[in-house]
Amino acid sequence: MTTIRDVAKRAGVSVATVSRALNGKGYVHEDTRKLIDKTIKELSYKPNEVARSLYKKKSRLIGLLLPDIRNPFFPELARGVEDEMQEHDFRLIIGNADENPKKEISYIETFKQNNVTGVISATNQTEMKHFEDLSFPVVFLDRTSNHYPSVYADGLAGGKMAAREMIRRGSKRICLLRGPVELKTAQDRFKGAIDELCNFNINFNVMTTASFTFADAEKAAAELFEKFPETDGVIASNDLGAAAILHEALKRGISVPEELQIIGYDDIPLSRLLFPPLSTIRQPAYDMGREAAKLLIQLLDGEISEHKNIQLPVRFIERQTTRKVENNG
Amino acid sequence: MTTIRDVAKRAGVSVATVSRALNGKGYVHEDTRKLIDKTIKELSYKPNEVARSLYKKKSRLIGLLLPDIRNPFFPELARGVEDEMQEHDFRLIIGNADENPKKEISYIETFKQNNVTGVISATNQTEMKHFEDLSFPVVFLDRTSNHYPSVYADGLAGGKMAAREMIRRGSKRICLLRGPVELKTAQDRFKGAIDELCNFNINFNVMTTASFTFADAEKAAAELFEKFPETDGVIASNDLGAAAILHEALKRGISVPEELQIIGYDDIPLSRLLFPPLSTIRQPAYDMGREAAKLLIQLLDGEISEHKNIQLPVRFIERQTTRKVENNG
DNA sequence: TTGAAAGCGCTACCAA
DNA sequence: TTGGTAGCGCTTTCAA
Repeated sequence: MTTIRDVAKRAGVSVATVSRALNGKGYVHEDTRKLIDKTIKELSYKPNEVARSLYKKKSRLIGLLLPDIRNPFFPELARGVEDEMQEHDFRLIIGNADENPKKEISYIETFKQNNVTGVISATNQTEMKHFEDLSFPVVFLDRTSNHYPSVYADGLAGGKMAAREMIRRGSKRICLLRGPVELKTAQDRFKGAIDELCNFNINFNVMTTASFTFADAEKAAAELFEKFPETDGVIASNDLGAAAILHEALKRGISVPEELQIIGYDDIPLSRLLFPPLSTIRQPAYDMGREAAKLLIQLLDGEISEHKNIQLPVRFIERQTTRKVENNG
Repeated sequence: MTTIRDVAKRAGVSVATVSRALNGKGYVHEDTRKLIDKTIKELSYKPNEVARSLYKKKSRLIGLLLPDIRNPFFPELARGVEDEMQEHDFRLIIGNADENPKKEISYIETFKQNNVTGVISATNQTEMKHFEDLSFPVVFLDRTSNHYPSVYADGLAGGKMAAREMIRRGSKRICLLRGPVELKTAQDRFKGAIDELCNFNINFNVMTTASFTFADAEKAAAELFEKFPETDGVIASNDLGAAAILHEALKRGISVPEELQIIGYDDIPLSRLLFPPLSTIRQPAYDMGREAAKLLIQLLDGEISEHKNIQLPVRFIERQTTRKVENNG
């Protein structure tokens, strides 16, 4: 292993000078700098980040906390965060909390112990107190917050949008899939849809799903058709749920979108691979990830003092689980 | 921030003693140990992993290199690794190489610089030389290797199995989706299928997909039906590809499985949500992840000296993109 | 059974 | 413009 001392010795200078050259701060004579650069190349020296981190109490590591890596929405988010961070020379420790507060807390501990420079959290289970008194900034992603900077999509508008498109396309007996009650984002879109449905005096039923996992989605889908067989439109809480509904409908010989319209939420990559391809409310997951990363970096650079919340717009992606309408207004 | 010195001072002992108590090595009087434990609790002291890592040149961090976090197969793998590692008190740095050798190398660098204890790599793009001369053990996952320990599923058998089931169910004009040529695992299953097809003297065509991404899968699907419209059976290189084929077939009004049978590969969670649910060759992704983690831990504990390769079995999951057969033999 | 002290590789202060 | 050195928090000799 090559250390800064090896470089110093070989270049015939002190470690202090090498360090200055390395970090581009403090005076270093042009010639000395060149010599040092050359030596570093020859030795293919790479500074030890652990030693740096010990001294500075900051690493080039960012913690990313995800609620469930198996839900395709989150890898998308992660990619956005990763790409932006990469450009700023930060690396990610991804913690998969698995919707389990214990795991989540243990990851926060890991982040602390490894001197991460900042954390982005997309989890929702944990009490806020675990995020207090941290020595690094935290940005919440896919989650609103009054006390912390956050990046999220406009759930209320998304819910309204889904309801409106459903109504415009003629569904009368609508069923709403309600996501986990503890999930603020899920409840926002749910409320948005209800608002709109009420405005239009449309009847609706509600099915609550316990979680956003594949298994719960399937269960809810089967139940829905038992409980509310007259349903002619489903507004799902996410695309996984919508996929399960679509699956169940086709299995029961219900034609989509003729007899039953379905609108999903998220627009995960698989949605267009379904058949018929899923109409859905698109959340810009990748962009949300990138924005969260940008926000964190601004925080680190001290460019922002207050708690900034960034709300990104959602939009309706018309595919084929909804019927066509002539007029676009 | 509480340090070991704070604990020592408060307990009225030296840092050396606290350290010994902490690590359970060397002599510490029972009473002293109790006192120290109590003090640690009172101060809720947590050792600084960075300082430890600097001295020992080893952290509690494991690097996990993934080729594409958006392909649902890999999060599944990751979960297996994560769960096993968690139980042994290791944490994961997940690097998403994005099928890009540059990124991959940069992550390997990050792993080195952060003193990871070991690395599990599920990537395939990079020349082996980047994995040589590393100061920590590397286990390959979803990839065979002669020179490194590895965990993978039996691709040859999987390919054969897919072909056999296809033949038994009466498809005569089969088209094989061939995954990326540089991917050994993809080629194994491909070869397995061809072997079997040849044994049975069945004709087949081949479509090569450039990558395992959603976009390439869609492109290949569209092309397949243009080039080989007479196809009555598709053996896909993975479930994403199979989903794209299924989608395209239904779009063209081809009935599945009556006119066209499809067999996927992987058994990712979404496969059963498709309609009709996808028949596929299941790779035990989660278990593969766990096995790789176990293998790495054994390596770290010095329990294994040689290069051990673990091959896991695959199996046919009969769902509804294949026709029923009476006899099971 | 305990403690003093060296040192892991680096940065930053201060003096030269 | 450069170098000596203290110190980041920890572990591990070695001596007491």
